[in-house]
Amino acid sequence: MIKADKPQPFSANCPSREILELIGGKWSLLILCLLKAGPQRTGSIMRSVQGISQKMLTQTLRDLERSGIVTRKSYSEVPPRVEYSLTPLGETLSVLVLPFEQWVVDNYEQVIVAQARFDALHTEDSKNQDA
Amino acid sequence: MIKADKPQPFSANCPSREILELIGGKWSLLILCLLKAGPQRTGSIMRSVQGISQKMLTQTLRDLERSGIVTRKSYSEVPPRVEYSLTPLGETLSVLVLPFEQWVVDNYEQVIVAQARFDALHTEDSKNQDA
DNA sequence: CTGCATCCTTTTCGATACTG
DNA sequence: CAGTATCGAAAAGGATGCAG
Repeated sequence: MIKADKPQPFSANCPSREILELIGGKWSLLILCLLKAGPQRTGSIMRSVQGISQKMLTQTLRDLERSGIVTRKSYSEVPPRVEYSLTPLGETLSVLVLPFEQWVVDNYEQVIVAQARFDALHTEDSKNQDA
Repeated sequence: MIKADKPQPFSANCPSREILELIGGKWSLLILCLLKAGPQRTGSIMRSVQGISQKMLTQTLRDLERSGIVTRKSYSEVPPRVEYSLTPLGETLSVLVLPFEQWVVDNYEQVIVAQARFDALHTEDSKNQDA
């Protein structure tokens, strides 16, 4: 019989992995933040989230919709109008982002300094003048 | 003169983008959580975080170290021993993860249900039996 | 306007081999 | 044990064209 490793909260099948991928996407959190302000049309989101392509926008929104985070409301009009908004579940998730946003505001500079310092230490130029 | 779009908090040069990439990585948050428990050796982390490769582990740790989130302590021994731990800055970040972890615990099932429901609606098999 | 499919480039990641 | 370098596979992402 196989002696399994002790099960741990970081196992490959841990649910957090999937959620992590869901909100860990490059754009998910950004869109989530944006939708906190209220329903938005596709084009509006695209203009707001600079640098996102239409493909990624649709893909990310679909993913969020699939997971019950956002709702897609399509109006049968011409020209077509589609509005995305947070579901109640999405709202509970979006509020968690607030402290994180604040953390970025509070500590961004510190991170930049740390990065610059690290880069300097690991640059060849600096190893001749350590005194 | 060019009429620029109104500046928004989602601009491409927003600092949150970098931080998002930093902690949005597939493994960053996992390692962050793990280190909350205290300093860990490289091999130990690798065994805990199932599925991570040595390359990704080193890479992620380096990134976190560079940004001042974790500390790398190397003991000059044979065989080599390296321990990683959270910096004070890293600790402030790691506590933000707690509500998120709780959210996953509380809402994971709901997400799964939503996904299953979405998939069912978008599967060809189900469009013949909508009644 | 919105969204999907296709092609193609860039990036990411894992496996392997090797150094200290 | 810890870390780096290299290679090739795989995935992500952007651009374009087309459909509803």
